[in-house]
Amino acid sequence: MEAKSCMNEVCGAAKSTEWRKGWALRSGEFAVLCDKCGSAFEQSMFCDVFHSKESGWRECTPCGKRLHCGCIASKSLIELLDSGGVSCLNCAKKSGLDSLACDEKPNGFGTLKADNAGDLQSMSVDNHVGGSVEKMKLMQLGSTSNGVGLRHLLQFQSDDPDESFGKMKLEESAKPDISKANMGAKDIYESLAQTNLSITLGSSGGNLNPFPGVVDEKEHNKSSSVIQQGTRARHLLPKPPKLALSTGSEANVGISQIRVARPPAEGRGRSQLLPRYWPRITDQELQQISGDSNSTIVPLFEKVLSASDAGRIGRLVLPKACAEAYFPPISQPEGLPLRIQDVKGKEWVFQFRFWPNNNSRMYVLEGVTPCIQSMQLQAGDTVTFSRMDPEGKLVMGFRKASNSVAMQDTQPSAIPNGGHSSESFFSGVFENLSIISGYSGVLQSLKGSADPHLNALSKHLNSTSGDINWLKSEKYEDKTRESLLLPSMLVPERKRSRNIGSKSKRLLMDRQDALELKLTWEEAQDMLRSPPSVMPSIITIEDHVFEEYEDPPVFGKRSIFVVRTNGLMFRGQEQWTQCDGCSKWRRLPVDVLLPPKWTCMDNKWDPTRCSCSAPDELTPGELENLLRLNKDFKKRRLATSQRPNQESEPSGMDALSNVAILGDNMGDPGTASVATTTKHPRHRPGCSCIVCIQPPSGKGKHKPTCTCNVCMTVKRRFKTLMMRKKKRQSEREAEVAQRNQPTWAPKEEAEAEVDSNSKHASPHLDPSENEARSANELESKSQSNNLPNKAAEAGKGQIDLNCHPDREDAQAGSNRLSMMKLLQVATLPLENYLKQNGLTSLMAEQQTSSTSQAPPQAAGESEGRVNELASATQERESGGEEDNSGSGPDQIPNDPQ
DNA sequence: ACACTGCATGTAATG
DNA sequence: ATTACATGCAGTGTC
Repeated sequence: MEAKSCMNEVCGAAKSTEWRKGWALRSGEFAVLCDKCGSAFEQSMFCDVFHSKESGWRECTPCGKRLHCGCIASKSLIELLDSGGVSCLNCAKKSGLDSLACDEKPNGFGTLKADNAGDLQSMSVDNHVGGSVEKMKLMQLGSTSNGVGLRHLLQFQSDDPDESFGKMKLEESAKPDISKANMGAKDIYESLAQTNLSITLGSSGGNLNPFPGVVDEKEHNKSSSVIQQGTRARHLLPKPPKLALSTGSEANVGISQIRVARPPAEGRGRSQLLPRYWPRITDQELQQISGDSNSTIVPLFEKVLSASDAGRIGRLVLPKACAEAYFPPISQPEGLPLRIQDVKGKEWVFQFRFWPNNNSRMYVLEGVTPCIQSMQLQAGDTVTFSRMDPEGKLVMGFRKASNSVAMQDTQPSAIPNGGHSSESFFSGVFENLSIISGYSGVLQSLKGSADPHLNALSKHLNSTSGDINWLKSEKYEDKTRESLLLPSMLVPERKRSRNIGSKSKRLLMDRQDALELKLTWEEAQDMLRSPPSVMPSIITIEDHVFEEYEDPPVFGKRSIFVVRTNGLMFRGQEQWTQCDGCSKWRRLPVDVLLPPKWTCMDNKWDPTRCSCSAPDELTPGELENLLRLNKDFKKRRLATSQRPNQESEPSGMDALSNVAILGDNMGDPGTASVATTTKHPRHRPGCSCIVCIQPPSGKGKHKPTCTCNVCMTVKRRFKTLMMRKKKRQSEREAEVAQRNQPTWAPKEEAEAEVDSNSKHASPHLDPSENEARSANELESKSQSNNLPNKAAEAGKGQIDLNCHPDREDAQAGSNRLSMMKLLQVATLPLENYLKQNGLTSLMAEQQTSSTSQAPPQAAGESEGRVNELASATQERESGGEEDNSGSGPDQIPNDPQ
């Protein structure tokens, strides 16, 4: 090791004697501390050599908190401390300059354990000091505290782009005591992550302006510069919580295609960047960005575009943590213009701003539409932000989502791909995949591992796609790989969903054609087979017999089912599958469960087609028809499986109107069941709530003569409601007449006890109280309107509200509704209406007539009158607060209309 | 009528 | 429970 002086010019200590402490950062990187001056150097920035037998953490002397040493020694040492939130002895002594050195949360980064921090064995890195990229050599990481660990070799030679820019070479340690077979997957993740650390590191020590792209730098104060500068190339990362590795598919490429979720450089934001936003850029892509220049590309973050992001509004919502970490600080909502270069070299100016939101901020890039369009991006695609050092220029890349969708939703058998079975389909994909040399060794070793986890990892590494298209204008060579479809089964669920934006369910494909690609849970269940060659142990639990397997189930071969009909005649189901050997389609009994591998040889049900030499049973036309039939079959099945839900959710009126509104759509439950309306995400086609049955806002209302399903349903409902009200009113009159008999007083008291709401009917009420109550009743109009609905609910949603009221009465009788309450409720709207319209005389007349056993309201009252009443009721509907006394089984429900 | 802007809200993720 | 964020939507401006 060549001697090197401490970069603290005041100190100038020679490395050979004074440098000894290596501090492990959470990322697995190391910093060294000059024993003489206490200055710490972060390896990725300035330190060239580390040699330490210690690792872990130190306490900040002033505050006593455990901190990693992230101090970066340079001429601007002190300022840099500001950003890192780290401190060391000497830095702390200078803390008059910046107390932030100890501002880090206690143990905020204290997640690194000695065992994975490892010991730094040897390093030799010529680096960026002075701003020029020279030669950076490997570092060996490993856990040597117990003599067992993983050492990977990283080579990073930026001066030889053809060879190894960002070349990541993972090698098995030369130490004989380290065996890959003994490595857990976790070790590999860590080692890969650690190895990855050094790829993107490298920053100019001279560029103090990290935001040259900021057009208006008024807000770009010095501290922010310092902060950014100090944090530019530091990778403080948690362990990747999930496997975030993937391989590229580039053949004949001498650089790494490993798509690793690169824990990004730490920004000034303290909050950790969610792995979701970790940039997953292959080294090749990095190289493409940097081009021939000596610039170092530091991936910052990436984001999957939401519909809003990719929409015409032109606003790209930025993850808060990312915005605060990597973009210039803004204090005003207006923000500032930001220059961002795309991978073609074109420069865009976006407005980087924020909206106050819930005591927080929501950061957006405005004006991205032209850029998004030029990249031909859409929801689900990914944009990636990087920084080009030493210029500090922000670079925006992108990755199309074609693979992601496929990865999530591919259902091989549903893809008419010319007769490939799922297996052959995938193998076809794999044929197109190649593993780059530097990585294949690892894969190979993983494949060869006896550890099933490693094999799984190996599979995963093989399967995960890598199709980032950092389309430097002339570099479209990856285009073809974009269309590769990869087996969804081998991709971690979390990762897959993230690929198209798990945050937004709306991004998930719901269109019918997309549904075809989905492997539903039920279908997946159908494909499960007991593990081969394993006999289950039979156990009985509570009279249920279970087969207990040691091994997890395996997925059987996929087949397709169709239902043949002859006109309206059901002819039966068929099962078809493809031979894994010859890809010919064979018809099978419907009850057959296929093993994962199936060939014509296994076709014991059709001796004439138990050989691959036997002709295909299907012509291309028939196959097409088969697939179409299968599609129909799936639709029906989906409808069947979802019908119970549809029936159980809404009850009574809602269910009724659902049926009415669905109308023709019932024939296509697949779409009806999944798509939400635009009015409210919770509402779905068929929802009959007041919101959903209205026409789209601003587009005009339905005409009175409209006979659409919605309008007809509403009319039916209203008619039924009013008829019922009339009926009940007449019953109420009869009841009141009975109460006017000699037993009047005691009965009334009894009622008052039972039903406080009925007080209003009492002639004893104080007028003022009555008035107040009337106001209350006005508000409780919803009670009356609720009647049909709740009655329906009481009937468990089985009441046909469109049936004749007479029939309903029989049902209502079984609903144990208080007759008085019904009467009261039925009366309310009319009273309210009369009162509201100043027709108190009529109201008095009505009351009089009620108490004097006058005939009830004419049953033949015109529809217009009824509608008038109803509309008056509706108009007052807003703000109705239901009287709690009406709750419970007897609660009077609310008609949505 | 349409586009734009800024805020509010609901939902999902996270702590 | 809190936070982040996707998106709806009302208010405003512009054609």
